Amino acid sequence: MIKFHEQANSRMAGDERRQQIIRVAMKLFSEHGFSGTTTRQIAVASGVSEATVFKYFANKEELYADILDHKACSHDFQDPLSLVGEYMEKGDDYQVFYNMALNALRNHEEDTAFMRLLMHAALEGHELTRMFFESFVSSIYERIGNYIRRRQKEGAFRDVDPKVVVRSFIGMFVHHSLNNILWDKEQKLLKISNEKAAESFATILLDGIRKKD
Amino acid sequence: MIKFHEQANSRMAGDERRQQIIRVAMKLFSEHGFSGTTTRQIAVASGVSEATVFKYFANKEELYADILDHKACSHDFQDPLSLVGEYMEKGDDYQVFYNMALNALRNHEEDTAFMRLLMHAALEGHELTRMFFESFVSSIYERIGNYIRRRQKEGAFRDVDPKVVVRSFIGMFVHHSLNNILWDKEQKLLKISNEKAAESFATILLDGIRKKD
DNA sequence: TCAAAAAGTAAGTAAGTACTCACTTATCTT
DNA sequence: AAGATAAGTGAGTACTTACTTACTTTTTGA
Repeated sequence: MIKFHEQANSRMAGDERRQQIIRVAMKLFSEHGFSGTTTRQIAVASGVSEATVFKYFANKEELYADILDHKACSHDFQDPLSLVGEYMEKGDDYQVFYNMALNALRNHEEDTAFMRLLMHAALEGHELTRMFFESFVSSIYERIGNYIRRRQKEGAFRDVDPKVVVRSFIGMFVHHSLNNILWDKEQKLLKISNEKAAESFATILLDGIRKKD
Repeated sequence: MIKFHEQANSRMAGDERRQQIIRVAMKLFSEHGFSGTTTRQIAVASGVSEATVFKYFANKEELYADILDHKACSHDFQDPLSLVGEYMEKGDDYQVFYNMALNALRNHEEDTAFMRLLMHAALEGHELTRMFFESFVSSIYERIGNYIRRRQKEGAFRDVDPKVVVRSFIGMFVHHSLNNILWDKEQKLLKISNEKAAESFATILLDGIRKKD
């Protein structure tokens, strides 16, 4: 096991220390899960005593919840549709789906710790799962679903349940990320750039739902 | 927390008891992970003392490994391509992909405990992940990959990297299962039968990779 | 400058933890 | 019926866990 010290052993302002403990704990929880991480490990890795950890957080559960809240509410994890609005207006299907996938893949790659945290939380049945889902995922289903519905009315896409289309597409890139993060870290099965992956996924999906002439 | 007793408190044959403990522990590990499950819980749920658990398994780690081995090597978890061979020979693309997805979706639904165990093992970095991947997943990539390559040569599919196609398709149904098991158990976002899901996924994928005339 | 507020901790506690040992009880064989 | 064998356990051990208390050290602001 690798010990992980952030420097700055000197006295810190309360807020700073709090944030530092959160950062450290986040890393440890994402690696070992809730019950797999001890308050002792968190203290040591933060360079303080356990007593100090409990000065800032009433108990382990609260620390965990604070991390999840902090993460779920922060804008670290970007809305994958933020860069896609203009393409949706124009009806540029490829750019919509390509950028959605690329954006997501990049986020996942950058923030694997959060991905792992989400998985741990889901397995442990933590409330964050619901929060994250309701505030984040369902909004994507809605907005992309609406886009697909519109394009169907315009005669561009054939008549499939938009929700199934969204699930199919999200499945492609989320599963790809999970492969890279969890199951096939060395990418033995498939090594491919995010750009190429996004391109392939978008192309397959679009050809899969477009009307033929 | 729900207590879970298998009946039969009476004395059992050694093999039987061993199997029973494995079953019980499997359920608990799949729910709470390795470090989230105590040997005490396993003993109580099995209706024996902790000492008995340790009579059958040298330590907790060995019990865990035995479960994983047992599961990974058993044929509980069916090869999703077993029912698909004849369709591959005939070149019936739809039946190949439809049955592959349907078979997988049914397995996942029946054996959510194993799915959860796999996720826990992956997050914990357990060796099972590699075993399962190398013996199970990579064989699917190979066989389906070969099928796609053949159909490309026959001029039926356009020229995409077969591995990317496999990843896209597996992504669709694995992600769908993970949604149902982990993130959206009440299926608020998308409630759909396995048959309908398999049909949609297969159709989208195939139209996505078929050559247009 | 100096007291009050804030940061930090050594040294605990009580309840768990994985795991062991010496022992009892049931079943099987002859 | 009786000894051998196998199933099972009560009561521990040594250690870890989350969390507390009473205390010290540093910083701050009037």
